[in-house]
Amino acid sequence: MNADFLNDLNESQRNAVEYIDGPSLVIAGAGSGKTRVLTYKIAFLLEMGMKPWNILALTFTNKAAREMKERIALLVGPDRSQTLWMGTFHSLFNRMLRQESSLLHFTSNYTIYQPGDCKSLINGILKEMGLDNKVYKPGAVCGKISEAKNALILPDQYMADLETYQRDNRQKMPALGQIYKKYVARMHQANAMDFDDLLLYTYLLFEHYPEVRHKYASRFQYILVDEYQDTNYAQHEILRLLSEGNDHVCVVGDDAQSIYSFRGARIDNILKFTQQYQGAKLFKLEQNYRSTQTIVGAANSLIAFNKEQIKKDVYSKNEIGRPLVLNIAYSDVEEGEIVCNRIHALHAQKGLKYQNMAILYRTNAQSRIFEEGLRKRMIPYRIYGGRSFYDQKEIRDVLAYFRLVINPNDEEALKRIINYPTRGIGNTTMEKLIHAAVNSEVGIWEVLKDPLVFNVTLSAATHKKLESFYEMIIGFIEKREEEDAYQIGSRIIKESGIFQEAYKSHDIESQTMQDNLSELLNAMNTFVEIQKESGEEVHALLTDYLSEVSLLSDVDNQETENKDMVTLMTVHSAKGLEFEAVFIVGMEENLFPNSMAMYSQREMEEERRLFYVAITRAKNFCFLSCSKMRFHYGKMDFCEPSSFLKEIDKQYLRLEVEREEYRSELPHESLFNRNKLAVSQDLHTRGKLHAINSDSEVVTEGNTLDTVEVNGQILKSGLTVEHDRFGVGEILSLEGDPGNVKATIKFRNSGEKCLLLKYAKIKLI
DNA sequence: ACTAATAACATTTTT
DNA sequence: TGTTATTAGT
Repeated sequence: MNADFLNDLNESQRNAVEYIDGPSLVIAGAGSGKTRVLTYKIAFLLEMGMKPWNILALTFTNKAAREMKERIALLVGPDRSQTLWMGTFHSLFNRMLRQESSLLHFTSNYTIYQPGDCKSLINGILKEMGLDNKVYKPGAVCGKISEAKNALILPDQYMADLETYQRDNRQKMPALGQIYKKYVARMHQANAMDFDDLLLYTYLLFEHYPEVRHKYASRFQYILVDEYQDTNYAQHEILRLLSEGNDHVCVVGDDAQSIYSFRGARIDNILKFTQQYQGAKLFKLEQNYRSTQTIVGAANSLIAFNKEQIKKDVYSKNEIGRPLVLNIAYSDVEEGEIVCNRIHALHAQKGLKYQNMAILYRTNAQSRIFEEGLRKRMIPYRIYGGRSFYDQKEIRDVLAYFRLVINPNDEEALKRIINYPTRGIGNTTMEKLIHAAVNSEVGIWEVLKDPLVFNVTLSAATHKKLESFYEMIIGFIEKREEEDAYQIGSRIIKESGIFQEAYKSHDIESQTMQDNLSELLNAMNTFVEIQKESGEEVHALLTDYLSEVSLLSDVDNQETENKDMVTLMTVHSAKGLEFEAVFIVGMEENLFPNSMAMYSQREMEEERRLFYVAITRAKNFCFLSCSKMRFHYGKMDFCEPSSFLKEIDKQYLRLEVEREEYRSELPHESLFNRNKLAVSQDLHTRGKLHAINSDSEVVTEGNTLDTVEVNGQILKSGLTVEHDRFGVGEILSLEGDPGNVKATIKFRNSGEKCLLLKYAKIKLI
């Protein structure tokens, strides 16, 4: 055996790696080398003679799996690492379900419904049942169903439960059980599964078919689970069914980083692991190798406010490092300016690469302002989440064609495209078809095949249109096993008329549509190429492509090339990542912590853990910021600093005042006395802006200028100007270098502001 | 059946 | 603010 690599580990890591005789729980503090333990443990198992296909390793994202495989390959070679069963619960059990689908009365080419499809299906069911979709909000209904599925509660059981019924009744939604039941039936008829079904049906398969369970339980002799704190009840039960009897299970996680309870994650899974797995060994990794002592200290002081947690003492032996810095901006736009300026400064003055910096926010909607700020400065950035490529209209339309071709029972796909591009099949016709389908308890596709059989009354013209649509799809279906994904993909785009639709006009809209279409085809082409390279003479079929695409997450989608770009993402998607410098923005009450969490202790603790995750992403620099006001649905809202800020031990936090005039303008009293937010230095004893910030701030020398020319306008002190947001005001002074001029302007209604003329839209009047 | 115009509504986080 | 659902007009 060659396991010299174990010498790379510290003692507690090594202990966790070497224990393979029974169940174990590894509590891994932030930055303590969790991934290292997992990869080394798998390598160790392989060196001990275990076969790669006997190991099941479950990760939180596909990207995490990919990276872990690469690291294992370095330890034991690519051959063995390649054949490991490693991936997310969803993707691995999806693979398995496609093999075993007939037992569950699905075919192997079932569609995976996206949340949008689920909502639309719910909408249809509501209409059918004559329920008001203002009372039964489709999103909320989906949430309830998802919750039930994650707790492994089936419709009949749901309806039989009195407590559940009473709760639903109180929420004015007594029919939820009925809707759930119908939903399951319709999903089945459509040969479709949603995300939760991938877990639920896996559980049911193992529960009802002992021989299937045994097959997989004996194949997987050792099971490892990463990010165990974010698993839900269904995942917990799947794990139990697969490991019962041998208990060779190792789960790794950190209860302080549990941030997915809204998705059904049960923190109890990790808190009670040692009770559920008798004789389980507990290992704790407490040394943080990632961050400075200050960052670890700040994070510890924050998380101490949470009640329920496993006791641990995370520490760092790295440098003490610099304090966290808090900036308070006047507006959301200014917060963007401050952050982007500092990113620029860190890059220009400290030589920090853009790829080592990240802006983390609570909600996707916050990204736009930072995007604009970075664009103006020509700073390259990459944004994750929000509306991704696959969420765009034309892409979803094309994917709907693909889905229908793979699975003609996919009704959401059918409804989406039967009249796109427009071919004269309108609402009335669709209503008729749906009505006939529901009445005869068959799918719409069946009705479409021969409407007359189902007594649908149609004009001859409409009949003709339906027929030619049907024939077109049949034509594609005939080719789907014959051509590879790229070939049939381009065929569908052309023959369906989508291509024509995109090229019929020359405005910007159709330009982006054209770009998106060719990008999609490109992606399909590379998919086919990669499949070909991996050896098999098997075609990369459209069905393979679809299956892959439906389970991709935004983080998975990231290009592997290391481009030098600033990362923008939600705190949630930053889990597991690390950066030299992290900017945590929007630190305001009702935003972070989010207003939805305000009235529940449990959710507040989750928000706090989320903030903990955000802070611990930083290796060296952590910048916090908030704004006094912010645009919200087109209205300006006033904000207060987050209550979490005052939970950070004051010795680790420094308040930085961006602009001199804020000294008088900011309600320091209310901020720092009434809220008892600690400030490490006395604001009033500090010098001018550039003196305070000289170590990490853009240093703007205060050369006073008399006149400046900007965009052909000659500006000087005393002149009156107009600004988009702030209104009319008088220039008080101008300073800076030509081309980078700051103007102090006293606005009539918005007070005194200091603006960079390079960016501010100012009109002389 | 399609288009344009207006009203309503929404943002928490994601496999 | 930006998107989506509904409505009225062609």
